Amino acid sequence: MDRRPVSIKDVADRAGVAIGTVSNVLNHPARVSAATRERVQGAIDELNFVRNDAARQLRAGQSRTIGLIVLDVGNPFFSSLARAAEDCASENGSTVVLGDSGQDVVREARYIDVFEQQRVQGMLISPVGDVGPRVEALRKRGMPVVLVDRVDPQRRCSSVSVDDIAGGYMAVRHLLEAGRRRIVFVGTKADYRQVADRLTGARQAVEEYDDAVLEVVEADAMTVLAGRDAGEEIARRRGSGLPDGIFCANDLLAIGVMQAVLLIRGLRIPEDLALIGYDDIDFSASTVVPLTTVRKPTELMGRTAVELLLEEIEAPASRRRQVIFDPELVERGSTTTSVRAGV
Amino acid sequence: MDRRPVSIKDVADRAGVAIGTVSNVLNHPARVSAATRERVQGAIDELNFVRNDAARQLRAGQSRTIGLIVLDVGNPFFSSLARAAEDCASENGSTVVLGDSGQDVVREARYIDVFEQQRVQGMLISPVGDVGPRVEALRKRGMPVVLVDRVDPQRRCSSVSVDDIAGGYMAVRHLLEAGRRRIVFVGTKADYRQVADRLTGARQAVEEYDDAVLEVVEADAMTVLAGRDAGEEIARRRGSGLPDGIFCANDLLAIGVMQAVLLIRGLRIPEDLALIGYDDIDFSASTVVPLTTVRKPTELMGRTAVELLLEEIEAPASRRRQVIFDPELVERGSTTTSVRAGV
DNA sequence: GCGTGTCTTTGAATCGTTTCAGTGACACGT
DNA sequence: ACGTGTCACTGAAACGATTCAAAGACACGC
Repeated sequence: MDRRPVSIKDVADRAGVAIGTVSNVLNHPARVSAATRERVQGAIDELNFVRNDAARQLRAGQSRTIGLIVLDVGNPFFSSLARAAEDCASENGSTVVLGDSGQDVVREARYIDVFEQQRVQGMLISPVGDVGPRVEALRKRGMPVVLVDRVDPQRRCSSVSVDDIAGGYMAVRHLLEAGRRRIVFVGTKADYRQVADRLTGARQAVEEYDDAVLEVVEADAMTVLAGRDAGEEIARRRGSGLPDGIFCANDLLAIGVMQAVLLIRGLRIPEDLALIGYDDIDFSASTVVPLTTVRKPTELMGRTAVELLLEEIEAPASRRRQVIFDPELVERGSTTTSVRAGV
Repeated sequence: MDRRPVSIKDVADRAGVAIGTVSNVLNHPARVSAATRERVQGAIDELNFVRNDAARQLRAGQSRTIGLIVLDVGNPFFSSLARAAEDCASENGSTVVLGDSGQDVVREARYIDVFEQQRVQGMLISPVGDVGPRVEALRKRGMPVVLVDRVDPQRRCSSVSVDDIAGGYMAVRHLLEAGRRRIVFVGTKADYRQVADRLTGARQAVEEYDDAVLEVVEADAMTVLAGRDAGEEIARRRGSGLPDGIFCANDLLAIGVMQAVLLIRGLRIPEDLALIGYDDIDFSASTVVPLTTVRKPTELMGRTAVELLLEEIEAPASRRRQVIFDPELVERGSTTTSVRAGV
């Protein structure tokens, strides 16, 4: 019904005080006497006053908002990272607004522009492709930026990321400790750095055991279907050609491999063949044999990203930090018969 | 390096014009001569001027931003709806900012407050629990609101939603047309309206066939595990107790049923047993036998929601509209041997 | 009665933009 | 030469909040 929104002046008139007093009630209640405070609060309630953030921000010169740009909100990694970031920000009196670039440089650029015009306190960006020029331009204008899931090669801004070499090492080490020696790594041609890192880690683990061998089976894509193709080929093997442990570069591949191995040849998992994936997607706990996998510490990454950003906002001259987390092993039934807890 | 951000005044000084002229270059380029326009543009580029959205908004009284609050960004339904909404909004010169309530009333309230303080043009809300009071308060202050995936019982605001009764009908009708007559519906006790609606639709379809029967099997939850339990019970049946078609209230249940049916008894899908789910989650195309399912027209819903909102923004007095979409059937291998296209 | 200090309240300046009435400049027709 | 119109540009008001110096009220001690 109200045609134009209620301003602080309307509240002041209603309560019979100066606008400065209303502002004090909102921002420094202690400075105002109890009687006045109540009267002003009453006027605010009666009029349904909602503070105009644009005006506040204009005057204050800074907002209480953090921009977060992710590659894909549909990806559980990013959605739970976003949630953790929101929690951490709200504990610090800020709000996170989310932009989904959908791996599209144009959309990414649009969100960066919008956030900059909105004068967000800072941005958390999981960048598409080349980070360099765009982020540098932002930094030149004094906008704090923290990279997520990617490191700035030039160390110009702080970042949080995961050590995939360590992850690959953990996965294969786990297979080896379970007594497996004929290990297969299933992954795409190492076009992604992440796949390459996981393989590197796998190699390091195998080298620690004299009697262990690692074979690489190439998949066409990082999908269930590609995993099933790879799995079928492997499942058909006889004798010593058949591995006793498989490490897949992600969970989708592992699920495909599991489907093939169980159905084509009726092998038992983990007795005949131990299987481990990577990422811990939602579905991995619900496969026929629950999938052991390696998980990024998502919540921790989200919180840390916000903390690094707030640090930089408060002390713009402080040194940039590259925080690299180790992933964690999630043991389920596909590698061990006795699992601690099935989720 | 720059300590305080560049303002329109700095640009004006640099270009040797009045600030009004700079504003015209930005907002009404046609009013400015080509020579001046270039000079101003040059100054903008040299100084890296970025427009202050707070000041613009304060003066203009309205932003170019739409707030979208979803129950769970991790849910593919919402993430693709969000993407469609963003696309539609950007075609109309607006930007969508996303808030994730995580099914939490407190977080939902916080986002509503933040968005209202930011004076967004309007909000799209997929509400947690009771819509009434909160939305009514918003509307009283003149804030346009469109509900997503839920109808306002009092028809106070526009909404986009899906007809789950029609969806349930389509699913079972599809089974019946494939010659199945002993149908089982797997779902939770009808606490969710959505589950109840799907069952209602299923009943309607069965009633059209004299020789068809519908049995309801209750699951403990809408999860893969609960589906597996239900599936095991069903798979152990002999003779006429064994259905030839199963409709699950969502895809997770269907996946669990599939796991049980294939492994426990080694039944063939779809020959012995046709199976259909609901939602078309990502994984449904990658199950051992690709899952036939029912999908909400997500993109259409996102675009329509934005259109309804823009309509209301432009004509606040216009009539509210409840748009209800029919879902669509996605045929895959779990119901028919010859599938058009396997995704 | 007067200076001092504390507590509350006031009112004006300010942030960076948009908008709009007004000022020149210049061309054109009469 | 003069009115009329068009076009490009100017300068100040306005948006709604925060902030801060200053004023007012009051009590207290001397």
